Amino acid sequence: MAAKSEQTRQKLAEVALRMFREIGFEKTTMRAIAAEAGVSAGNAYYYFESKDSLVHELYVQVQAEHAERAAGALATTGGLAERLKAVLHAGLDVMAPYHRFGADFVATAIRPTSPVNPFSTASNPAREASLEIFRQAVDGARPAVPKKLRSDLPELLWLCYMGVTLFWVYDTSDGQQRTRRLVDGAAPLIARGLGLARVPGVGKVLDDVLNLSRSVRS
Amino acid sequence: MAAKSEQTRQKLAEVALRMFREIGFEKTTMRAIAAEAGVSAGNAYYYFESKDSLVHELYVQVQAEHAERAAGALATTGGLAERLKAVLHAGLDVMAPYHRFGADFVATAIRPTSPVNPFSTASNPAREASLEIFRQAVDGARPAVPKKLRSDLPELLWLCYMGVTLFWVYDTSDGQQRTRRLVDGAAPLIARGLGLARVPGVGKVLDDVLNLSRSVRS
DNA sequence: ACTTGTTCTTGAACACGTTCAAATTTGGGG
DNA sequence: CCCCAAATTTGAACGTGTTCAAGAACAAGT
Repeated sequence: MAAKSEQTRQKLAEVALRMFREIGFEKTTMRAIAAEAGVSAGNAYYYFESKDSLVHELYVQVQAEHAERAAGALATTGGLAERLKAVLHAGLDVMAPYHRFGADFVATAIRPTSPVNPFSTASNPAREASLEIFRQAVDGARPAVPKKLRSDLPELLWLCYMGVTLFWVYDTSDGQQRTRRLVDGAAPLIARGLGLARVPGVGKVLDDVLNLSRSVRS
Repeated sequence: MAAKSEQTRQKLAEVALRMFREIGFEKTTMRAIAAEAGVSAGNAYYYFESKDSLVHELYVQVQAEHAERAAGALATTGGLAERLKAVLHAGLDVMAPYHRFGADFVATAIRPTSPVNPFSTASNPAREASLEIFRQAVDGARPAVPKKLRSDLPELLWLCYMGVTLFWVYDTSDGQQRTRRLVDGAAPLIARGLGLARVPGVGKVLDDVLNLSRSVRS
């Protein structure tokens, strides 16, 4: 079976992710991963082109689990605030075991040249999956969000999610409860804020914000 | 004179900063810095405890120059939008020579354990100086900003500045003109948006936003 | 069974950031 | 001028991520 090779690859990924969780990024050396997986250090590079690639593996797995959990949570709630809370909390739940690793993860991910960078082509599928979660959260919301916002909102919320993640990385409170409170507080505020889009003066400013955000992305 | 030692220290910092600018972070090895400064590699560690410390040196210098330039630009403008633009553009001007180095800088700075981290105690003076710029920009604005915002706004604008910096790091357009356009577009929008604070419905939401932002910072 | 081409694996090597004991230089006090 | 303690400097060493030439295991055709 050709599965022998795939087995080694998975063993490496599994060992790496466990060590990231348990002893952190720096203490998890390539040599240690290889040893624990029962292969030579050089061999690990046959399967993963760099240590960062192993972090990418983690990123992909976390995104996948986030999508799964979020979908479940979205099935039962209707209001935008509740849907947003569900999605964000699901993300935090999935990341929780990796909190001690978070800072190194972000430091790696923020490099434009890294495969882990959420804007890199290597991360395209993972980012697309993540964006899709927010599209569902917005599209399925009752009452519906104002029309003119519907197309841009998912991407903006995804950006908020990146911001929340950043906040979470720095959050040293017990079980990152500060981040939980931030989510609980911010989600209804965002939902209420969107309702203001129909207030005449606000609508004008909002249009300009959306235009700017579009022009800046292109 | 005791300046001999200080001279070596400055030579190292000067060489390091120049190399960061000219050949980037990774190619600037500690051995190369030391060689160029005419000392041994080990000796560089007598003056700087790590390569990151040299990045911190850069951060401090950039902040200082930003403060200086911003103060000059603020002397001549009154409207909040213009003042904000002046401050942000001044920041971009100062950082410009280091753009190629930006990604590595941010990756270093984002680690909570790094001396370069803007929230670290080592960065306290630099951050305080930076915050002071935004305080001046807000306090001296005519027409004045709504009272209830005046105390929180500087910190929030400083956060925006961090965001702009992040955007700038990723901005590969010629001379980072996209970031320039973002600043030109966002500054008047923020100023206009603040005017909405007096609209009844908006004020309520805004109060909650401020409360949340306060509770989350404590 | 033997050959051949591919896939997988190894172990030694490299450059890097960093550490440290030892050597050297420096600056005062006798 | 000499000596000593402190400040400075060195060069070798360590562990890291990564590379690579060489070898081992494997699959398939004859």
